[in-house]
Amino acid sequence: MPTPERTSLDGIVSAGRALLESDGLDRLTMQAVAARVGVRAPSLYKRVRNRDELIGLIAHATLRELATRLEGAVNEAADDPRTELRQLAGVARDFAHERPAGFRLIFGAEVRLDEASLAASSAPVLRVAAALAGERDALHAARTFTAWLNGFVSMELAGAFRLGGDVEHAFEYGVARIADAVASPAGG
Amino acid sequence: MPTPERTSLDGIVSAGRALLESDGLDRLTMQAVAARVGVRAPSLYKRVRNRDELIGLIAHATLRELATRLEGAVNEAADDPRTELRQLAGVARDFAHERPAGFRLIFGAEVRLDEASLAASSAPVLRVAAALAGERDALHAARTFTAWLNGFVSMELAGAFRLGGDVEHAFEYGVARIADAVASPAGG
DNA sequence: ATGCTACATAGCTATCATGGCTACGGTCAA
DNA sequence: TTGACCGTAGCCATGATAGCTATGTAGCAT
Repeated sequence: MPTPERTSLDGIVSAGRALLESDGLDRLTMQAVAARVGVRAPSLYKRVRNRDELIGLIAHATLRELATRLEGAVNEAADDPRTELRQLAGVARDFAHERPAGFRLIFGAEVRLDEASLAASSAPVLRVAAALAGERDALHAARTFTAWLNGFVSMELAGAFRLGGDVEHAFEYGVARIADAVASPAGG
Repeated sequence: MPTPERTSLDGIVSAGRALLESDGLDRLTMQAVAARVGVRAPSLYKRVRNRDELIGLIAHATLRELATRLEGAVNEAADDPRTELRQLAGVARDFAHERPAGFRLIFGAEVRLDEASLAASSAPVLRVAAALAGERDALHAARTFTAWLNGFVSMELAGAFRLGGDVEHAFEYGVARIADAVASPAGG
């Protein structure tokens, strides 16, 4: 091997994720990432095709982490589907508060996520939805829940809840009502 | 009055909105807007502080148009709150399909919308929510509905519904379930 | 009333700074 | 010697500013 490497793809993506949260997407410049990694900007292009690809990798890594946490949430919860749904919602919301920029990146439209990661992150939701609404309506129920959750958190992050009222309470209200709405007598 | 004006703030914002939809936010450059208006880029700075302010004005104008359409939807519908809710959802979704980039701009986090426009666009939803859920839960109900709607449409625009199933049907299912979930025996 | 001057403002050219990206050469371990 | 790694130099696009030119109106002098 010639001259030892001073960085790695993982290091670059990690630096990018940190920078995304601390400075925002538009400050996520190749120079800033390179500086954080201890290298000059052009050197990044040995590992990453361009800025868009780097952003895609960051989104991908973030989505995988979310998927892992969602799996964990379902495993921790009791077997009651309503409780599991609440857990899923809470974990996703906590994640969004912890990494708001990353969350926006995932659910925004600027990045096209690959099918596999999408399926992986949907799996736990689909399972709970099936338990709650029955197999037949599982996909619709999962979509209704995911849409609500995503919308709620997006609006919260965007500061769109400025008409008063308690946001925590609105969240609890929302989960409970969605669970009720989606539950079938047969399922949950 | 000195040299006749070749443009106006309205003209600039309109050109910006058109460009946003046809070319996307990142192609919305000051030069592109100026060219469309028939002027050079620096001249725009006589009317607009900078690109961010222009984007804010575009978001604002788009939100006002959405608010107007939502009002219209409620007026057209019968007096049944469920029907009104369905109308609101449909109008918003149609709007999002017609102006996807504008819709993302509104519900994304890159622009801070002013309180007044926010309230104006929320008003019809709040009214229907009150009719459906009762005054006490109106705000919570409106937030649950808005969150679901926003999330559903955002995901649709982002192409996140790739796990099969009929999206139209999922939408109908969603509105119906949200209406059920939010309706109180007293209210709707 | 007519003609000239002063001024206010729209828009332009020129220019700078920043950031993405490429080409190419130096350096260092094997 | 060789080959991968990384840096310097540099190109291009874009946001933004400075200062100039052009234009037309208001107002004054005749």
